[in-house]
Amino acid sequence: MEKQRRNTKGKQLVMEVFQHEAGALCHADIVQRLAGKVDRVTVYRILQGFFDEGVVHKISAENGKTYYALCHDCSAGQHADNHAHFYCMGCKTVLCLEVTGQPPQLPQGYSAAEASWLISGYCPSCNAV
Amino acid sequence: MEKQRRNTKGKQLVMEVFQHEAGALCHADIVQRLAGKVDRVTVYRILQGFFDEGVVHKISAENGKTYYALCHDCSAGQHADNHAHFYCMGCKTVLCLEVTGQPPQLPQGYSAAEASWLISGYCPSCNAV
DNA sequence: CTTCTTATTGTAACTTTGTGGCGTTAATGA
DNA sequence: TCATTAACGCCACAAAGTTACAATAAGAAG
Repeated sequence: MEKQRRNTKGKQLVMEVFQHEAGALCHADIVQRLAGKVDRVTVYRILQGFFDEGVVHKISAENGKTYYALCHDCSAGQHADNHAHFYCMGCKTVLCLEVTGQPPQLPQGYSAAEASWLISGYCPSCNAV
Repeated sequence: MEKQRRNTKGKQLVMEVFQHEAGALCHADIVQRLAGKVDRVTVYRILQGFFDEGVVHKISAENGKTYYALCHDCSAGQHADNHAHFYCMGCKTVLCLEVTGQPPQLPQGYSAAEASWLISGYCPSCNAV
């Protein structure tokens, strides 16, 4: 049977951080923004929980860090495929772009659970420099 | 001016490992395969060097590890875009697939250095179980 | 072949990222 | 209000990756 979920202070705080931010955030970003209000380990668990519930995307960026971003066009448990994650090599930020595009056909025997573009480059502010 | 590159024993050994392997490898894979012949830190530096030269791709997989794979259809400094990285959630291996597909159009002001699909799912052997 | 320069290596110490165990706290349903 | 147990904080630990520095060895020059 399903394990029940509780709406705790920690989850609310982490969710607020996401809602006040346009782009994706990594674990360290969130911990810093919460300024000691929620334990480091708890934040890991909350993020994993959000991911399991399908509330956030998980993005492994080029810098080896894992970023998280709120899902907007995804139904629970099923992430949308027409999705691109942009990593700015200048300011090391990640953001989600809604794009159209069919994921490629996989060879025989392969099955896909999730597919997304990963694009790295420079964002407008870093390009301007 | 350009910093010169030297062709060392370590680089040769790491390159041989890549050439004997079909898929992508992470740092730990390589160190293990070299069985103490090259130091852990040196392997990090060699991989970073290969990446800077455009000899290998860098792939951040879902498990938080960074994988490396030889570039085949990429010219120096310019990676090919028609590329997909497949991560098997079963055996935790990564491989490159040659696929066709236009990367999405980016919003105004953004510039892309590299674009690739990141697909996670199950490979034929893990699907068969 | 010897010498010089400096890119590269190995070693150690350290930072960052992420996980597991455990006793305590508090969110929910009765 | 009380009982259940999901979730929390804290600790220790594992793995990934970086930095500093002295020693080594490519490659170029003589």
